Amino acid sequence: MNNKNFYITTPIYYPSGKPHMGHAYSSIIADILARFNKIDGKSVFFLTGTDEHGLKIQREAEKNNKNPIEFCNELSKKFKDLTLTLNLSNNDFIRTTEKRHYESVKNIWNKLYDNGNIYLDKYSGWYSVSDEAYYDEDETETIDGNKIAKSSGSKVDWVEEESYFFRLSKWSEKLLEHYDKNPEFILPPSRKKEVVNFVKKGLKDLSVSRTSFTWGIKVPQNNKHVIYVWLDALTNYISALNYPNINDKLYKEFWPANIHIIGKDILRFHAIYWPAFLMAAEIKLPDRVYGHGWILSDEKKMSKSLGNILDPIEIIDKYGIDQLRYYLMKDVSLGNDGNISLENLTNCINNDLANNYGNLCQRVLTFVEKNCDNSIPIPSKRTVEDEVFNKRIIDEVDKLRSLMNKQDINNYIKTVVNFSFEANKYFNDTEPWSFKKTDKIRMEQIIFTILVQIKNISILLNPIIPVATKKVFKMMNLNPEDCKIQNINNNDILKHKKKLNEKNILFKKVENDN
RNA sequence: CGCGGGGUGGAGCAGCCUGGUAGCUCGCAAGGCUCAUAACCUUGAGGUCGGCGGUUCAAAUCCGCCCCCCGCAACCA
Repeated sequence: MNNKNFYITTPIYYPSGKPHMGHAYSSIIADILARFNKIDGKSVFFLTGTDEHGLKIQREAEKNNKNPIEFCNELSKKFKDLTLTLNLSNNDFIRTTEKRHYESVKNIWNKLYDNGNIYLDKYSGWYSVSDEAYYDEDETETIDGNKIAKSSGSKVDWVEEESYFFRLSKWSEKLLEHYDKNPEFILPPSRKKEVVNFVKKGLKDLSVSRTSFTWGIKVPQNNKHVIYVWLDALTNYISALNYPNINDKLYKEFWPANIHIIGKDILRFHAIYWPAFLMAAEIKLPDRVYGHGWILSDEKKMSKSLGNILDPIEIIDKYGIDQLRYYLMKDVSLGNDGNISLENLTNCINNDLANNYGNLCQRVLTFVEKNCDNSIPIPSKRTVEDEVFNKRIIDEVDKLRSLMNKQDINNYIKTVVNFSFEANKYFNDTEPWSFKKTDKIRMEQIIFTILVQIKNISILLNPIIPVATKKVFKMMNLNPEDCKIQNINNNDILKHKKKLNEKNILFKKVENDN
């Protein structure tokens, strides 16, 4: 692992239902960071995948009269299809039902077992069959002589189950030390506070096996048990790099990961269990875990009963993938929960994409077509105004890079969109149309200057809206390979006198028909 | 006193760590331009920054108390 390489992951998704907006959101964030690092010259490995074991899936499979793996093939495919729908640039798609993952998990299990971090004991508690969940004593109450769970009201029974445990408790201090020494291991800071306070209260050992179902990876020492969720699921992040073969090229180049993108709901597992497992297995820890907020609809979690579901696939069908990507990144503050609505989506598409960036491209390229022989003009003499205008972006590249390295996608977009405003203003103020007859040389200089700006804005927007920016490069007859951060300060990629390709409206406006 | 987040013009948010004329996008009003997707540019109206109190020359920003909303509270992706 060196700073030329960049490894980023999405959560490993549990495909018990169809993919929803939360999955799309996590994946889009990760994709944008992956794409940015790619155009910034890094070698990027971007992983996503599905976590396919467990009781829920076993039951569903039985209900559908399928064997679990057949059933998983179908479920997993929906998530794999989503990577295409979302236009993800992932290098791999891992499934926890794959052989490579089995080997990886068994290896890490054995390591933990052999070095005394896993032991056999009994797991006990108040179990609700209908909730499929254990409850603590204080989460239950007795009504009319029946013991019930407070939260659901369902009947609970005292159940004891043999289980293997991971000695999580003994890692508390080490974890706190790690958080302390690596202040950006958990981001955003508010999430870190939550985790630190939680760990400070002391950790209980973690049950890492089950005997109540069979759909999983068998415990090597005892085939009555299957390895339970987290030790199985989280390990995917190294399985995909061909762990346990630590001399493998992928593993050597990309572990430890630069960042795991996850939702705040699974923060604890990624910020506590995962580093503890890794420390216990003497594997290096990832650099960062970023727990983003939730996407809400009408201030609430989306649910069928509330009827406020915004389905990513439907939205993409109707509005387009770049539109959804841009909207989610622009309108939702990454670390916090964010409300989304169709109304805001259409506003965002119409204003930022259609009227601003889209129309900028349209007005300039049309101008080139009509007044510059449809080819990129030769610049002559730049005025101070031209110079200052172009330089603004060049001067901000370092700042933009550091925003992306902090996962501050909101401010990144804000800054870039501002360049688009400035470009429209420049075009207005310099009035190239007024030179059509009087000073063609000045006119061509203005057009060249703004083409440079469109090129640069498009490079910067490429990670967010890859389809549209690729179109712009095509329309300008630029080599798509040149869509790189380093070319922001390189105008040689704009070949003079080169004819533009056919152009189309980039973003159509949407009627607000809600 | 369990942990954490939030309460800022009509809407959605930033600013709070590192106090000093309250910022952005949308919406609204007026003007300009005409190259462009009735797009673009400029200007303006609109806020006692949840409440009370404290520190300070100065507080949205620091401290204390209170009110309201939302997550988490361990095996649930």
